[in-house]
Amino acid sequence: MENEATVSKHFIEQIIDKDLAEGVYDHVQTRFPPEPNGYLHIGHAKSILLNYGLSQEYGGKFNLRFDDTNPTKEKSEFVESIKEDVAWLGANWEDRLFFASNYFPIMYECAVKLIKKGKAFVCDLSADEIREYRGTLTEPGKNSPYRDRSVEENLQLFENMKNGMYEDGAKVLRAKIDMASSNINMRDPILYRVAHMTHHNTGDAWCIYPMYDFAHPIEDAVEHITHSICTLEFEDHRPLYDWVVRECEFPNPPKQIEFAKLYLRNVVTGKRYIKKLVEEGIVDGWDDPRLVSISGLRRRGYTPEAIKMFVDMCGVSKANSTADYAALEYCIREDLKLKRSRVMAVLNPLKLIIDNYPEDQIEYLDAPNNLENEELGSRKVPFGRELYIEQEDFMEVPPKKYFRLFPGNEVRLMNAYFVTCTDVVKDADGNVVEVHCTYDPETKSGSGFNGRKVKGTIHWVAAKTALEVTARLYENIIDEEKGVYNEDGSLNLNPNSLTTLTCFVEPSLAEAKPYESFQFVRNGYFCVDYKDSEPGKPVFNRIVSLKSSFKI
RNA sequence: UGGGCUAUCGCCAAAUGGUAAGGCAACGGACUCUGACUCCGUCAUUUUCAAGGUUCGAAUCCUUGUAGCCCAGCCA
Repeated sequence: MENEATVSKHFIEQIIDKDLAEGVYDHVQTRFPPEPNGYLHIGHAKSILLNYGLSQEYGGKFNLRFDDTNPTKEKSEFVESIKEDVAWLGANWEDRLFFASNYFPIMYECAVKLIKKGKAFVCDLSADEIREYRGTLTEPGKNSPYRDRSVEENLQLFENMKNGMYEDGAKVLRAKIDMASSNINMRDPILYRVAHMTHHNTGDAWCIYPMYDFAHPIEDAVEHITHSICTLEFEDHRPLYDWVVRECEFPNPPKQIEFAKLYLRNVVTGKRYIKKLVEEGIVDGWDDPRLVSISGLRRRGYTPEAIKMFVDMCGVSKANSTADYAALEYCIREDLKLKRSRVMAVLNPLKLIIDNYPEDQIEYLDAPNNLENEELGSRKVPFGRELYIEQEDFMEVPPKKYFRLFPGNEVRLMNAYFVTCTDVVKDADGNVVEVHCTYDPETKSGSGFNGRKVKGTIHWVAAKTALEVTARLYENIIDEEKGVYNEDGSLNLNPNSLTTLTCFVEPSLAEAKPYESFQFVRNGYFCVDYKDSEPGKPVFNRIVSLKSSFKI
């Protein structure tokens, strides 16, 4: 699909090319550095696949590193889910699974080094005072009264901090840069804070924890990361990133490159909103198929290949942008098209009776699994006198250009025979409850019959042998008309985001296993749910519907 | 109105001074044992946020504006 000649390189690749050409680096090493404080979603997939993809493209290495420098927000249960999602997406970190918390000793040494160089000091100001001293966006800050402590005193105080001699918040270690900088991140940023708290990885070994701005460049440097790729909101932090690696005197320091996050139209990615949906039971956990969490997409039936295709399609740039959900849907259809068997499933059944077909006869007809991919072979589908067809495939009074079944019209039953509608049976309210037909044995599929043609082909399931299953049709959980949020800031939920149907499928689907997916002819792609399915009774989630150009 | 970043089709996005790629969406049409798929066609020239300027030539350079996003956590 990728045509090397026409696909141009994005700006990050150009930077890497230049660095390699100029000998700035002799290798490429990237990393995905999540904080284990929640679940990954489609936006993270872009970062994961971008970082991993770049490492592969340049014959380099890719690290998975948990940026766990703040024990107040992190849990080891998130570590496991993140590892699972990253692995599922195909980003292979091999033996390079790291934790920032394992670098705490190195970071401590770096801090000591800065103190000795007179580049860092212990500050006794309270959080509120620090905020006041920092100034505002338009006014410069002013120096902390503790800024000029001696190196010896700072060394002693910092050691005391480490040894637990101070309460949380009593003291911090700060970089000594410039309180008048127009970049607020450079106004003597905090490097270390005191937090008496048990860390998921280091337990109670530490009571001081490094801040992101200090920790991250060190993490990258010790892992010999070359290109530290992050999102746009960190652009203002880059001068500080560079300051840290320079003042800590790391040879061949990494460089930070920023790109725009991936947003999807009418989709909720905000953690606090998703958390609320989960807590209020509006969705079935973080892996609800309506969410664009990696686990939700996986449960819905999305494939890593489709997500990769989508991310590639969106491109990499620095312009804030919002992709259409339709592009994601295109990718999953495109990926599944040749991979999945096409089976017949009737979502909204209507009984069809073939009056001239033998009463108790069941015959097994050949049905190719995928006409465009012979490797998928074929299966036998039972056929009988009584069938279920889709309600929308019959109309008593058809509109113009309706090619399906209506009184007097002949259509093909897919993989079976031509049938002609002869009669209908209605209930007391006038609803059609049975359609009667006659069939022509000459027209059997595969017989080579071409005596006459029909315009329509409809799918069906033999009533006697049909398997009754649950199918869930998912729509976007956000009302697309009104946008993501209401005026009061609450989410704008779509009341029809989930439809549960009892429907009929070919009996062979009783064998379907969790995560196995199929194309239900004309109804879309469906995947067996891993949570709610029981042996022999699969529950299907609709991954995506098929496009249709016919509107009744 | 301090600093940083961004602006090319409805949505993404290329073009690196040489005459506006591509994909999604949309719309026509052909084909079809899925109204799917596939295929073929249309879809930025008083054109690249605006207005000026430089140049034989500008989305690209200069000037002045405009709009949007990010930054004042002891979060990441």
